[in-house]
Amino acid sequence: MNPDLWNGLSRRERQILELVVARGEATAVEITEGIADAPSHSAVRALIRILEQKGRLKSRKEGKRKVYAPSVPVATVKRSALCNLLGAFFGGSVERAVTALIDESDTELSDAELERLETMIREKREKGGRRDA
Amino acid sequence: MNPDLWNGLSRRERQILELVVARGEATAVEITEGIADAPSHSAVRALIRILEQKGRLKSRKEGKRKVYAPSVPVATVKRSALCNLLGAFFGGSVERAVTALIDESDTELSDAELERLETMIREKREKGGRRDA
DNA sequence: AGTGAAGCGCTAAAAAATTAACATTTTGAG
DNA sequence: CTCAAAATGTTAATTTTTTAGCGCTTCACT
Repeated sequence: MNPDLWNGLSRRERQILELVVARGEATAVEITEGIADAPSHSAVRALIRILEQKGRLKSRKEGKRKVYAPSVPVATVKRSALCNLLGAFFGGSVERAVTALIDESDTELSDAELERLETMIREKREKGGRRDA
Repeated sequence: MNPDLWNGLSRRERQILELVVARGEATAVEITEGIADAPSHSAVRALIRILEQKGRLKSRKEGKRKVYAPSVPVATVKRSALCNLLGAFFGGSVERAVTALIDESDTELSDAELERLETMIREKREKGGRRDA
């Protein structure tokens, strides 16, 4: 039901797609410069082309160069990645994952953030979650 | 500061470590059987050995066979994986990630779960988060 | 149009990952 | 003790990934 949109990619492929997803869109040069331990520019372009062939990136021409963007909706990719992690590490439990995120995160959350989260959850609950345990 | 405990692995390596992390520990046979599209048993064992060499799996002998377990604390691996995802998809924001998890998850959360989360966050907040935005 | 810079796609070689076959060790039963 | 079964370790070949080099196209400027 959930085709693996993330683990099906090779290391470099993921690295590149990750960057494009994070930025929303990017040119080949931006991608090369954005990757920490990037190989040659032409290697990066080769990967980009592979991702296009796999239907994971689309491109539009803008003047001389091409701008690449995820061809699968970002929200879908995110959900897929989250679900994978959930299955792998948290027994599929959203609760446990959220707990881990908030509790053991590197960066402490600010009061304001915690408050917004609290509100968000309360509203969600009042609007009606599942009734069963 | 956060050595990449997850993306540094190849596809199969991840697949195997994932399973071991999920179960806590597993024998070679269990791993082979647990992987959906598994290759030959001997291929799996080769991967296991690589993971041992990389210091990602440790083993103890139990009777005739060996039982493998993650050699890096599971909590650490989880945090590393979460941080990667955070950086890639949520601009490093825990808040956004939590929101996505709760909001757009495949499985609706139960009332009880939402309540527990709410309480957890409130306590965290009262104990004192950051003061700055 | 001519020219140079910047960009792209293609291809083939190099490196890494994946695989299966084979050899070795360990265990337990008779 | 000896043997067979089950498990592990090793190695070499195959496949996939990663890489750089090369030639063609496009654009901007004169």
